[in-house]
Amino acid sequence: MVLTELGGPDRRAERHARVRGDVVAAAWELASRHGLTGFGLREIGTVVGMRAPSLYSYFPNKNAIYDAMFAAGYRDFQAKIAEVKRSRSPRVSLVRAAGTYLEFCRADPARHQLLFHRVVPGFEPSPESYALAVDVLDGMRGLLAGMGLHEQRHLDLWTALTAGLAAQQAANDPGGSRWTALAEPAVDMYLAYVGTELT
Amino acid sequence: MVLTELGGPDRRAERHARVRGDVVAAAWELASRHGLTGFGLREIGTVVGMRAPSLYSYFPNKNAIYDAMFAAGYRDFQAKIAEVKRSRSPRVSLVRAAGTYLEFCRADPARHQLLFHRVVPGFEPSPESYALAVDVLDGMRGLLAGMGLHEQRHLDLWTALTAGLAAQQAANDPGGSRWTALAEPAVDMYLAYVGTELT
DNA sequence: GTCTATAAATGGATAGAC
DNA sequence: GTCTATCCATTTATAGAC
Repeated sequence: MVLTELGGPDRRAERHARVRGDVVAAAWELASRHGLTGFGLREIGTVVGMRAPSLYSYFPNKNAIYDAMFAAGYRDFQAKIAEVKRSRSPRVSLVRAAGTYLEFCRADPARHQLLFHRVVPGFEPSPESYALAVDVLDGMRGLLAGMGLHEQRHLDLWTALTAGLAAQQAANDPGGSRWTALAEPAVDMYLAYVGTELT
Repeated sequence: MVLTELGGPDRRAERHARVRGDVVAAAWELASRHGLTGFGLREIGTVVGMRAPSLYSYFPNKNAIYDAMFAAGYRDFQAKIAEVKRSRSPRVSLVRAAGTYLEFCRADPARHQLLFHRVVPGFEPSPESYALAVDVLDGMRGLLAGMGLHEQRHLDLWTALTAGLAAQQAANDPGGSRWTALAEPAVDMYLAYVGTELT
């Protein structure tokens, strides 16, 4: 098998995937420093040690890079969520989930914008990337279902509450903790309400 | 007084202000059609019947136009809020306030982004324009205070809740009503919680 | 105040040599 | 795959004639 003797197609695919990952990492770095739309292909190239046109060997256009950033961001988020310790107490579970989400958003405002808002003009995630976002939401849906909350409006009220804390924090107190500190009261408020709804 | 005979300085100032208003209106129209950063000075000029450089007789740069848009947006919002009918019932008052806010956000996503999020790279409202935003928030603070809610975290929890509904609506169901329809349950949840906090 | 002309930079993207 | 060179469109902003 000549093709696999020294550097077969698998090797090449491996390298290709590695460079793609480098490009995405570079793009995230630039996004967090200069804003989600504040960098160009030339700057990405500089970070990864390439000229801009070479990026077209890995991505067909800039939106494809945003799409890979979106996917990588949701994979990172899902990893963080997976790390959250389980608890039998709904209150503890929700406080941990909210805290993880809020810290994830606070840590990188640009990532918060790309993953959870519609801020890049002309960009929409591909179906494959969007499926990752759906997976994350399904995880949250499952967590609530485990507490006896099966209705969509219970899930929607929860996501609105946590998204609101993150959004207010990012917009009105970036870097601070004025709204993230309200995670526990917010969970208490939510649980008290959905508790009365269940009985 | 020669200066005021046919077209004095007051006339000139009046015209200047009118054209400035036309420019801002044109910019809002373009923002709602092509996104908050999806238009240039040439397009603004086309809408108002001017060439791009002529705009510099009215605004020193593009960010100054964003600033005027920001101010006009908050004036519109305050007008909507002022129209809200008063009620002795806290629940009715909050449902109306939330409904007005959510409808305002739903009606123009670009306006929602400029007024309530940080989405235009490099733009920060001037102190004068930001004061309008503070006024609006102070109005909300007064409404809550009239219900016996004087603590900042009560105000912050309220703004997070309503901002979250608006954000989720805009990001995940633009044009629909999946989250705006939750205004009443959200108010009930909020009031039940702050009620227990007060006793 | 408005215009033409243009600066000066940047953007994404392509052609073709190697 | 990577490069140089370049295209072509676009941006904000300025200079100077009228």
